[in-house]
Amino acid sequence: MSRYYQTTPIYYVNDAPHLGTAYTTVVADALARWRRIAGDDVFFLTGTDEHGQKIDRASAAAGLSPQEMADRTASRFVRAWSELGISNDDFIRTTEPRHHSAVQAFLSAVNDNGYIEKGSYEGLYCVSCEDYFTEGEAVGGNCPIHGKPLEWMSEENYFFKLSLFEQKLIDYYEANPEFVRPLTKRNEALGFIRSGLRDISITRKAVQWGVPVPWDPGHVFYVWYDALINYATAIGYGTDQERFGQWWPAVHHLIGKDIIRFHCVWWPAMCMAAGLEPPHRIVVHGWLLVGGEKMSKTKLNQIDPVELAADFGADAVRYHLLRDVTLGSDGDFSYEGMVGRYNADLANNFGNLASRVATVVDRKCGGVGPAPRPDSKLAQAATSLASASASAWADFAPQDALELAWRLIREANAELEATEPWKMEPGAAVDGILGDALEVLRLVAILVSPAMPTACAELWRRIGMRERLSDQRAPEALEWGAYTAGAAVEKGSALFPRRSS
RNA sequence: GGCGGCGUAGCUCAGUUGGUCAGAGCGCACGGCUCAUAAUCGUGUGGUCGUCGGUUCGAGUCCGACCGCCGCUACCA
Repeated sequence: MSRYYQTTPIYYVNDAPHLGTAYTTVVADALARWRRIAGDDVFFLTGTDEHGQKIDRASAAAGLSPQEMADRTASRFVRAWSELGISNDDFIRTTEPRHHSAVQAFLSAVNDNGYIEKGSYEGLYCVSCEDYFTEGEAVGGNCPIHGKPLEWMSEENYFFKLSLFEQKLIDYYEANPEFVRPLTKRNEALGFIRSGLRDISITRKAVQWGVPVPWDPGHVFYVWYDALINYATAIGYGTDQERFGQWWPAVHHLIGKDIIRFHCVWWPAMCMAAGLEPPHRIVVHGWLLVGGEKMSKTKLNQIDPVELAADFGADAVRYHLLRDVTLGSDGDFSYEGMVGRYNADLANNFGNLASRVATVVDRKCGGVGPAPRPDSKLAQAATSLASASASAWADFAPQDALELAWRLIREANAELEATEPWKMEPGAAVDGILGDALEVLRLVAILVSPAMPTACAELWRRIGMRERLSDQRAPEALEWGAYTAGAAVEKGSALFPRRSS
């Protein structure tokens, strides 16, 4: 059994979850769910990033302590993921004691290895913002927020000697072509590394809301350095090295394209500096756009995933995100697209197939599911499509995995049209046809369950499967013929009621 | 400016190393069916594969130029 450790970024608690963060989390969840089916020992982590100046200020403005503010927002994430059926094994928060311990242990190791040195950070500083800006951000030498002149300031802090890892990173990338996916993002990260790496400051003195530097308590770690280490914390870094060793480096990070540098450059270098293997794989996804634009508070185009799930059902939202966004590319969300996909794929194809099969089984087979035929016309297509779908899941291509499952659904619908069992007298011929159709539903339920766990479990129950869907293991469970005949088939209400709008 | 990517049917997109590669789904049109959630099945519509050259027996598929769009070019998470 191999181990598979799936992570999402930890979400910053300055904002409630929106459809963009939900997209990331749903994709990670589906990937993790597939790996469980594939028989891997899976650990799936998500959580929240709670330190830093922004939280410090926002909480003060709201009349709360930073911790109160973090508690409040973190609970919204927990609830949202619950509503969306996210199967995370742990939820890490960077303000937890275990994380403070891990950060201090991790960076002490980096320090002991000689990769941290004291220096001074210099840059353009806005007194009103109490923050630094790059020259690119400055507008005519003025603060882009306040419009006031920026001052050249310097601050004593600690630097991570990132520059020493330039060649090591290049070597690692070249030795592991699949390290970052898709390829274009890998090239982007590698190009950045090749252009030359500078040391980076990793502590802040002006900010107090963070993890103190163990050897110099007047400083706290810069929030990004603290945040990345969550991936190590959750599997026992610094507290349970044996457990850590079981899961590291079998980690698969799913991230958005906006945080490539932190994950694809800083983080592997940090791991090397701490004496660890770099992460096994980083999968980069694009942005979920609305009307072609990025979701943002100011554009008022943010979509609440909890509301959307309340409207369409969590499974349908998950399906749409996984099916209509090519992992790695930007996707565009629209209400019309959501409805269109729902009706076409879920109500008309999938749900209706389940419905018509159940009805004919009821009329022609006394409501008892018959056995599929080993030599069914559908067997060959089912075997190859199921196999291809499984491969797509394993290859981080949910959109392909689902498309292939739907091809199987279409095959089954077409076969029913061709044979018209509803016109036949009860008997072996009808039994065979419907046994085949039920077998297709069984296979589809497995293949689609990472995307729609609740609906697939319900279908699984309705067709009379006795074992639990969650206990199915690919590839054995995807072999043709495992439908357990003789059980009552239940029609039930529509799995996905068709929508008019 | 530098590096990288993209531009294929109305829409969303597939198209390994050049030779059934001109495709899928949706949409639309026509026909069949009526078991099913007015669902389904079949047939068809539809593209000079961004433009112009080049290499080749043969190019969405390689090379060059050009047009249009986009990403990255570091310490905001």
